[in-house]
Amino acid sequence: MKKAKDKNTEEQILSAAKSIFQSKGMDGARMQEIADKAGINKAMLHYYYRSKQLLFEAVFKNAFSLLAPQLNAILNDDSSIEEKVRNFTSNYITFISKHPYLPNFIIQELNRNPEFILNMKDTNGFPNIEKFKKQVAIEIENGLIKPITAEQLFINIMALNIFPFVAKPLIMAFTNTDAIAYKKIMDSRKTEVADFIINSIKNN
Amino acid sequence: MKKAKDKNTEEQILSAAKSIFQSKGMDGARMQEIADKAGINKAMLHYYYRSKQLLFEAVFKNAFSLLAPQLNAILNDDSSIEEKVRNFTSNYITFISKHPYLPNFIIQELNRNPEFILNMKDTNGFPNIEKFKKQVAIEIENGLIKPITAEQLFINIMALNIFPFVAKPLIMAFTNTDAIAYKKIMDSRKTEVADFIINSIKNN
DNA sequence: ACATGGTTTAACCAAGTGGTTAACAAATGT
DNA sequence: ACATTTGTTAACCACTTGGTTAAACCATGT
Repeated sequence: MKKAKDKNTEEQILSAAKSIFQSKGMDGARMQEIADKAGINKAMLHYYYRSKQLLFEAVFKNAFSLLAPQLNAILNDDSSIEEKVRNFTSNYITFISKHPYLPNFIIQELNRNPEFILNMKDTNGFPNIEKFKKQVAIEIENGLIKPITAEQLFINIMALNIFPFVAKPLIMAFTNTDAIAYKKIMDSRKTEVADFIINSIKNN
Repeated sequence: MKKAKDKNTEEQILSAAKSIFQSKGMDGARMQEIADKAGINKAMLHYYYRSKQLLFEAVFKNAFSLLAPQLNAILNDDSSIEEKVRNFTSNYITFISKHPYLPNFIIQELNRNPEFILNMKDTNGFPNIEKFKKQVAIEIENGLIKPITAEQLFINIMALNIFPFVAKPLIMAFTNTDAIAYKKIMDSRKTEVADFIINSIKNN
């Protein structure tokens, strides 16, 4: 069972690397720690991934490939804006509870190295706003929603959904909430955020 | 002029440390790089600040002390919620343009070490939501705004204002905007974000 | 049985890392 | 004038870092 074993090790490495890189970042992560977590020799990391940088890139791309479909649900789905806002808000908050480090990891590493996203831009499935722009224009023309640019609306949707997870420690301190109370607040947001957005843009 | 010279060196160190720590984070920053930027010997860093950790804490507290008053403008000012939202949104975006690394730095380091904010919580001027909670309750009771918890409203205000700077590289990629176009979008937000929030919560 | 190929390991390495030291320079107090 | 304190430097140190190497291991094909 050469191939089975081999595949297993490679996956074990990636899984350990994910865990370490996503919680400590590129600079804070140590190859030795990843090896320990994977239960293998440090040399194996280099055998399978050549360098810290390449291992990191594998982890980053993997993380990004989880986030991208979520955003495409807003940008490329065919339902109405209202439906998309409601679905996304509900789904995203559930999604992130399973991957709590993900948004922070992506944002942090992209700020450390903004050019890095260019590598990813031509992979297919990369979120792009063009289709959403047309939809917003049409719904405004039809009087369904108030005038707003697609960019601003998209930023607002992202901000309201993602930020509470990214800034969790900060918000917890300001609002005097513990982990349990915070979880409840996030749960409420599954519907409240959608209402907040739709309240603001919908014509009545 | 011992004191003058001495003060000058200390400030030079702090200024260099700010620049390095805020762009590279605790883990990515190198003491040698900070010394070089300050134009002094590496040993001086330890002479004035003992350790990397303490120098970092000085930088962090300094950064936090810049951000806190901004948030207190929302939480503790006496004007109406609508006025506060309009003022904050306009002021904050201007403020952050002068300190672009600041929100990211604080958020990133707080996620790396969430207990760290506890040190800061009992310094006076630390943003606290209690007064704001009362104000929200009153304005709801008076029929000025629709029902919403103070926590949710506060999170929404922070999210809409801060997130676009934190996630800048990500948003730029998705919306196909360059630095100049992005700056323009941020400028529009000075009023648009306030309208967006008020539209959503105001009774009419 | 044996050669072959990929897999795994322990030991190693050069280049940094934060931090210290001891000597020197400059200012201050007396 | 001289001793003392404070500021500054170059050289150094122990330790960690990512990465390499050469030898061993082990499943397979012949």
